[in-house]
Amino acid sequence: MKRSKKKQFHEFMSGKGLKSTRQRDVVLDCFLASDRHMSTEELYMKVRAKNPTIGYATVYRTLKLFAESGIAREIHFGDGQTRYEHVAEGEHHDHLVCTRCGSVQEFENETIERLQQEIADQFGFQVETHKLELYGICAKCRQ
Amino acid sequence: MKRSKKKQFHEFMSGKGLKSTRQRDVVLDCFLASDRHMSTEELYMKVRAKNPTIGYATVYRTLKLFAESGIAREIHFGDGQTRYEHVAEGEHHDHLVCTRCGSVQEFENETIERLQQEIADQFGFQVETHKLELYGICAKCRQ
DNA sequence: TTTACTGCAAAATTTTTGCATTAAC
DNA sequence: GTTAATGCAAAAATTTTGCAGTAAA
Repeated sequence: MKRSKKKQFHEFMSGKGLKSTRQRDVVLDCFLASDRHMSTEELYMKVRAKNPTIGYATVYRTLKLFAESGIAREIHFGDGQTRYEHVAEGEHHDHLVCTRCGSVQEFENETIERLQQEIADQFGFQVETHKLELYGICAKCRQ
Repeated sequence: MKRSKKKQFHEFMSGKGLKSTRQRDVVLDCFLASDRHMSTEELYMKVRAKNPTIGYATVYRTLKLFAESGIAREIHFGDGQTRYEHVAEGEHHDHLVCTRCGSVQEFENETIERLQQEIADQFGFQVETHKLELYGICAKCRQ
């Protein structure tokens, strides 16, 4: 699982004639070891803990590469922080975002995915990705 | 339609002991006259066209009031621009966002709404709002 | 006349960029 | 050896804030 994303990223890099570096490996390890929805700042903190000489710019640039390579996707939960989430090929999940404690629960639903496709077809629209987020109060916060 | 949002906003303002000002009315008029998904900058430009002395800070502050009063909602399409869309009470719509030309088509689907509710119930989650966006290529861009 | 609002400029955030140096290939 | 990547600091870009003056209520 982790191995394959690492491989996917390295293949993307060499395919593009880009270089694998110590810094990028540290960022990749931190990203893969992380919770699925980490803000750029949180990731930067983890990276610094492993190697304090790595700069913010490198983290930003590396995350963009992750997105290009397909192992990550940028997401916004509306709190002003850009986050990146893991992408597993062929899989898509949506989110229940608690507006009280900030926790994020993922879910998948085939029927919704199919309905989305139908709607898009009605409009002659070709879907590339989608985003479905439900905001509210999670079970824990409701007691 | 427009009258009622104006009324809704003014009632919210007086209810909170806040003041109606010339500037806020200009921003409100520009917002109501606008396309449904206007970025803060686009709105600021329209406001300036009507009254060049109005500052950016006033537009930002006024948009936040619109959101609080319930006539507008902040949305992010992932292009780094904060946008505000009109909110009609009781109604919710989702979006087909063209990643090529940037156009946004709205849609509504009862079945999806119901499924979302069911999923939330399964998790003991109490939904307040939701966001569903399909990204891809619109009919026009596909020819 | 009291209280909130405005406009400006400064500050705070978040992200990007230029460039000399360093490290992969 | 070439070419790309790094780290820093500066620059952009976006949003917020402090404050003295102004305008609603």
